[in-house]
Amino acid sequence: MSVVTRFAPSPTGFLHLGGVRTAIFNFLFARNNSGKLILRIEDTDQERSTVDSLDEIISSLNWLGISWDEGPYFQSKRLDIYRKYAEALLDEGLAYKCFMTNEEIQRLKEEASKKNKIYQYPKTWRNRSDHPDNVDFVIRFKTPESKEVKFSDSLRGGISIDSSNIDDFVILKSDGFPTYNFASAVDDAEMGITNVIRGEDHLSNTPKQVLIFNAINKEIPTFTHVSMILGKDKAKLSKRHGAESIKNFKESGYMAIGIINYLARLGWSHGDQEIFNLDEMINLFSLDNLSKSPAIFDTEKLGWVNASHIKHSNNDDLKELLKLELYKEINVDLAIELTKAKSKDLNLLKASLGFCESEYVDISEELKSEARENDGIDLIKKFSTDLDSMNEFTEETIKELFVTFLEKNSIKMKNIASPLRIILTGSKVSPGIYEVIRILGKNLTLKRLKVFVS
RNA sequence: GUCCCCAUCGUCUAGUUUGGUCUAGGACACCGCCCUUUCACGGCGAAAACAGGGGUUCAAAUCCCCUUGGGGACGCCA
Repeated sequence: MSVVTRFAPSPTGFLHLGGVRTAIFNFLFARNNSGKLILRIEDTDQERSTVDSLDEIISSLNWLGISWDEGPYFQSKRLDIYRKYAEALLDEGLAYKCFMTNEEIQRLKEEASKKNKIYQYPKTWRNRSDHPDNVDFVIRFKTPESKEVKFSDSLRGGISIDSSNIDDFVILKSDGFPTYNFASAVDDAEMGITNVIRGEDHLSNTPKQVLIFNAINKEIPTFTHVSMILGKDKAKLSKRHGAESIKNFKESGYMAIGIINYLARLGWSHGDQEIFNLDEMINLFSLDNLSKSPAIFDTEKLGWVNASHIKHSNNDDLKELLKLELYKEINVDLAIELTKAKSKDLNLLKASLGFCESEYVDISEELKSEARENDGIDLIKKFSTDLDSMNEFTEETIKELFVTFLEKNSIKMKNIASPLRIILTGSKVSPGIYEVIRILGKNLTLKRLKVFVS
């Protein structure tokens, strides 16, 4: 049987790290097995679902390069399907209508919390037939009183729970929308999902869904509950707790592949390998190499992974990503080549090439006077003359130029490098001075020196 | 409170399925040294873990049990 997985976000907020990682695992597993990935939007909460969230989720997935083969399907557009299943359960006596009002439930909840207990539906309407007319109702599942609910998880093995711990949970709300547990199970069955890969926080929902699968006579998919991503304080990463929109990571200069690599590696491993490109991940991915225990998100390591990907990216791709617009005389390819290895993120890479944006750079008065110290002007003049007389302009010859210049004038490297750096880049921090000169080229370098001296 | 899951360096992890090659390997971070024209990169090195207790066994990080610790879930949210 060929593999069908799904990513099923609810559009009630931005896409964050946890969601992305679930998407990645589903994506990698589907691709590894030449199966398909379905995107399903679980928008059954009419109050909280928003179009903005949906847009952001879709654009984040696109940016990350996580592609799907079917969908997006919207649960809000499949209401007949859920209703049909719910009515069938009603007919078979496996579900029942409950007329308890919200106020009543609210009261019970308060009562429970006063006693330091958790509210449980008292099964008031489980066996009643004195149904009122014209009153809102929900449909609840008639959970078997005492039965072992068993299912297996590819990571955790067989899991079994006594149904007495499960409420008569709502499957269809009074607005005609299904609840999560019902819609999810029905859709997984209807869509022929073979593998449900999701966060461990859903582990406790699974028995309910298994009950539904059984009740509607459908085959149970293979479950894989992936460990949680926790924040620095070891608490679950959530929207109000350290979880940022994936969009923020993009804006902070992270590459999509960097994020994917880091997140995939958080909970999945392949021996000692740390850096993977997308094809490698697809080829090597296996559910067997997932970790069972929760992982703490570490920005430092994400940064390192990201930097590593920048370093190994080809220059054309980076040029595209950075939308670099350098001064016309500058060789963009060379500029990127000489700077990408030392940049932790794309924003820093771009910033390090700030001195290449126009013909000249602005230099503060303070730095100007610093450049003039210790016979700076004099040295720069001499240096310009030597530079001007160069025939070949290569990595080697530039180095030679410096070596000879230092000897001839009996000075240290910093005596000339420091003023040069200031004059050529307008800053005390820059790429190596050889690199700066190579990037600017002979002409532009001479021009900047000349203007400064005069 | 009830139920479920988990447990190797500070962090991510390899090793656990098929006990022995593990005086536990790699990576990030930290610290030290080297390279060096700034910031970085890079190179080398150090420090750092099998939660505790019982079993089983000739032998346990690996199998079993208990304790402890951590996480998750208990909605007309998903």
